[in-house]
Amino acid sequence: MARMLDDDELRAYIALVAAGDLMQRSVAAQLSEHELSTLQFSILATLLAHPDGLRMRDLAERMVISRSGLTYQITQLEIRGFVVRTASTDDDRGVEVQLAEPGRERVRAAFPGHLELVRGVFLDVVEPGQIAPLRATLEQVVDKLRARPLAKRSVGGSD
Amino acid sequence: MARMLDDDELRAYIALVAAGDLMQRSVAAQLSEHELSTLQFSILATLLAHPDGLRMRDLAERMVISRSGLTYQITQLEIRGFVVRTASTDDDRGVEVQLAEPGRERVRAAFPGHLELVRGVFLDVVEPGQIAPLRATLEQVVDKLRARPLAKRSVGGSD
DNA sequence: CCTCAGTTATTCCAATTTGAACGAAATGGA
DNA sequence: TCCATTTCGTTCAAATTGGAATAACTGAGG
Repeated sequence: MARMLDDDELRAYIALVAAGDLMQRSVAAQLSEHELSTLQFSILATLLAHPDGLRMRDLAERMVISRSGLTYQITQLEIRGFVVRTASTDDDRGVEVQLAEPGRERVRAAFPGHLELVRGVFLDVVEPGQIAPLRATLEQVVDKLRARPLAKRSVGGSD
Repeated sequence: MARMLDDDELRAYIALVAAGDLMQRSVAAQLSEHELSTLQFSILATLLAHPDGLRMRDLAERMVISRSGLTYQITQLEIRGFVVRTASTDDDRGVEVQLAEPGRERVRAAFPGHLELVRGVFLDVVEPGQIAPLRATLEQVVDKLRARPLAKRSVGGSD
């Protein structure tokens, strides 16, 4: 089990992790000009697409972060007036989060530069014809990773 | 400036970030079985390839983390007996880090599972013939990102 | 030898993030 | 209805991370 990786394989793996990491950092640097972290930008952008608001639970799931982590971020965003918390109408435990006007303005202000960066470092680098196959490949990897219970090995665990 | 992204482009970008992030998390989960973070694993693996040890400064640069962050991690690893700090011979300010035997054993124990995971979620998912072009594309993106001064835009800065 | 700028590693502090624990509320079965 | 189980959002403690400040050291010139 676990044959050694050949050079292409190893480099492909390293490049994938590095590309994701560097992309993340570049985006973070760009968004910092608007005083937003990548997570905050994702939250605001998601809320922008959901004018009716989202439950904390659903938002945490979409962002793939813990609920406590979301509580922290929403608190920060609320302090800055970017979002508003509202009690759920049907479920008294629930909390709905909505984008407030300042938050809408902020995310709109950040979007153009964000797109420009993504285009400059990624889309314009890849041959136009390569985008679709690349996307397909990456999505396969994502699906595969999502299917995994995060590398938990209940079977045959040689723990 | 900043035309809108079409569907393939947007999905490719999202998939890249998601793939990198999920890969990172999966690797983290797998390595946690050996009580190592991905950063710690990278540090130990790097030291494994440098039997003579490395300067703190050089190691921080390779890991692409701050020096204070490296100080913290090396302290943790030293407490656990995985690495050893030694004063530089030529520069009294310098500190060399070397892999200790327990660290060597630990990283060796973690490697097979690591390779297996990478193979399972990434390399075996991608068509064999797609590996090389994928690697090439990703490396182009990495190069492009590395060349950037982290998205600093001195021009037009309305700060 | 002394001074001054530059470098190195560390310490300190603020910001994030997660998991566990918690209180409140919903849900299902007897 | 009553009680056990789940779910929801928050609070708390612990770990990690980067940036600023700091102490020690190097090298070049006086």
